[in-house]
Amino acid sequence: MKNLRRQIQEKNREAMHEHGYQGLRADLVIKELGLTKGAYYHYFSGKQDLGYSILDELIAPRYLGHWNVLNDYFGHPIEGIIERLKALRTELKEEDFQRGSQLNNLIQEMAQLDEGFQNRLQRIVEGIRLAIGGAIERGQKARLVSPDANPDEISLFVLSCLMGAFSLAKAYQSRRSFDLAIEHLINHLRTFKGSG
Amino acid sequence: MKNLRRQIQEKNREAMHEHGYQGLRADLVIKELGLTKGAYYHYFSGKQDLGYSILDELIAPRYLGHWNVLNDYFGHPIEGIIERLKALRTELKEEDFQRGSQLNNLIQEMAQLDEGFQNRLQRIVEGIRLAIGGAIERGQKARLVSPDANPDEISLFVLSCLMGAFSLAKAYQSRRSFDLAIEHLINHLRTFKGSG
DNA sequence: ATTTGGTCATACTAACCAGTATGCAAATAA
DNA sequence: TTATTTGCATACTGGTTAGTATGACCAAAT
Repeated sequence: MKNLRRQIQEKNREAMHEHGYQGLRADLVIKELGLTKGAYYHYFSGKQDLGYSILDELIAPRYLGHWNVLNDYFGHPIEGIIERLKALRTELKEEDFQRGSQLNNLIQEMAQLDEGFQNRLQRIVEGIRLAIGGAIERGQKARLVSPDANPDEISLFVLSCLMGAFSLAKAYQSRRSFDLAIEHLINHLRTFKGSG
Repeated sequence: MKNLRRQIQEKNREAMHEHGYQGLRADLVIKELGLTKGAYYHYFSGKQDLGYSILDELIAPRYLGHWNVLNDYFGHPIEGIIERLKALRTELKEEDFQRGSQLNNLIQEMAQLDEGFQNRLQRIVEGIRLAIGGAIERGQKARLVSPDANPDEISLFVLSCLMGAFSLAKAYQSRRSFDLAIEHLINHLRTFKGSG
């Protein structure tokens, strides 16, 4: 089979989602692919290199891809954000909530332990905030969003609620609390509609 | 020195806050206390037992203690919740935000990996929600809080924002984003004041 | 045809780490 | 006093883990 490097990354990303980075046993994952350490150390210089590459090539594009959809959204920017939140609810299955947000998980586990992780995680967070904040700013220019709403503050708050909702869903091992928290957030977001 | 058991728990709690449960090296922590494995395995049957006891005897009381203050609060219940949020900002130092909320950290790391952890973490979360939800309910009975506010939903939302704020502060390795998110949450909470 | 470089497998190592077995001095009980 | 339990220390074990050293196969280049 081709693209072995990518296969190794994918399988290890899944294992990282399950056990965390520190709990990841890369050589064990390799075996599940029918490979040996030769392949692993051929494509990656070590566990850290593998971890960084998974963040750069798999996780960051996935998160940024989801939120950069806002840049091509033509409806009301607030509704665009709401639509992205709702998309999460339809795309994610029960088990996804039990495992939590991979971004959130890695932040909790690695941000203070490894600078390379912290830089990458912060960059993803800022990318998402830029997408959300940008939508709000465009909404203000089009007089669709209250002018005294602070795009930076709201993007921070939205992401904050979202991550917390993932945390709680994981604590309960159930998506129910996620749905409720997001519902509340959506109602809150609609209060920013109108030109004030 | 006396109370060796508690000392072992305290030092391991700190290490767990720094490296996570999986990253915790209990025997190494013991050495830093000038002890050996004899003491460790005398007081605890193993790493899991130690972890559970830290949750039960140190972490849960700390979190529940903070929020159960609401039960003895005599002012406006919403302001009571806000006061508890502000107390976090004054009590916690920059390094606390860099390490994140220990509750949040453990949820992300352990909730889906160990049922004992999950049960304990969920119980803490529910305890906090009970304290917040109870305050709101009392506020409604005293006609100080809008009657169509759902105590269960709001307690969920508050905790959600709070945990997310910790996550983001950890991602940025800075308390600034925490302060901003909590500020926004406080403003949102005040909208529930009044009997509607 | 020979060399070279890319792609892996096999086998080994050194460190680590949770846990156990044993011992022993001091406190407590009989 | 003697016996027993408590509170640790010391030394060992077995399994795991990240990483290395080496070599074989194959395709492309020379």
